[in-house]
Amino acid sequence: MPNRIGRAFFSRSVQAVAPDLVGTTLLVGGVGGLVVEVEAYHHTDPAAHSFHGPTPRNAVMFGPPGYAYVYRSYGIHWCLNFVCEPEGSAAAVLIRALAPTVGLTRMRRRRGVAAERLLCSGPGRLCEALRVTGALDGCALDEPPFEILSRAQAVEVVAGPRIGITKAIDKPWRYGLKGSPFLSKPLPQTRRRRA
DNA sequence: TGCCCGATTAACT
DNA sequence: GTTAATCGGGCAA
Repeated sequence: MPNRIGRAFFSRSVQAVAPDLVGTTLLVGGVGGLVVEVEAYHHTDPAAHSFHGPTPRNAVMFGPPGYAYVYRSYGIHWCLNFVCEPEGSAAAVLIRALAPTVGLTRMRRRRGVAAERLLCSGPGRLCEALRVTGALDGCALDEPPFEILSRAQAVEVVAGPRIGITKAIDKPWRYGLKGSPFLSKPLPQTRRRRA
């Protein structure tokens, strides 16, 4: 049986935590699914929000690991991150996609779409489906409404370049569940050959 | 103070 | 392939 993941899990480097998160189950208020895609960010990384130092928005990133950093993207969507490493590293893992398993009806209602593939395949979509908003910024990941369960079985993780950024695009810090149809975009190893 | 841009998505052409 | 929706931060003036 999967166990609930504790706060200590997050006090390692983002490069270690991010691939380990693939295959775990994320629930918010009892709704969610299997984590299939994440990205790692660190304050030494020009693409990270914490790169230019603390601000009111990214303050949680500079705090202790094991907490949620939620921010608004493009003024419209919410994005969910898990703060990692010892306090002050300002490192976090962006949750980019889930394979929905629990609460499908609620997710469809919140998202306004029926297709399972479109419920949680993308950072903004997953937050809408799980009802993650700025209200959860700074909340502990080992307390309600969050629930993160360890892998039920071994998984194959694939790494590739991150998505939607313009800086440090060469860093292969995106991790995904190999072959999952719920990835927001295919990873290099799973991409189909172009015609 | 004002202007530009971004870890996005969906609805266009 | 392009564009609008629209918020917070960085940077120039």
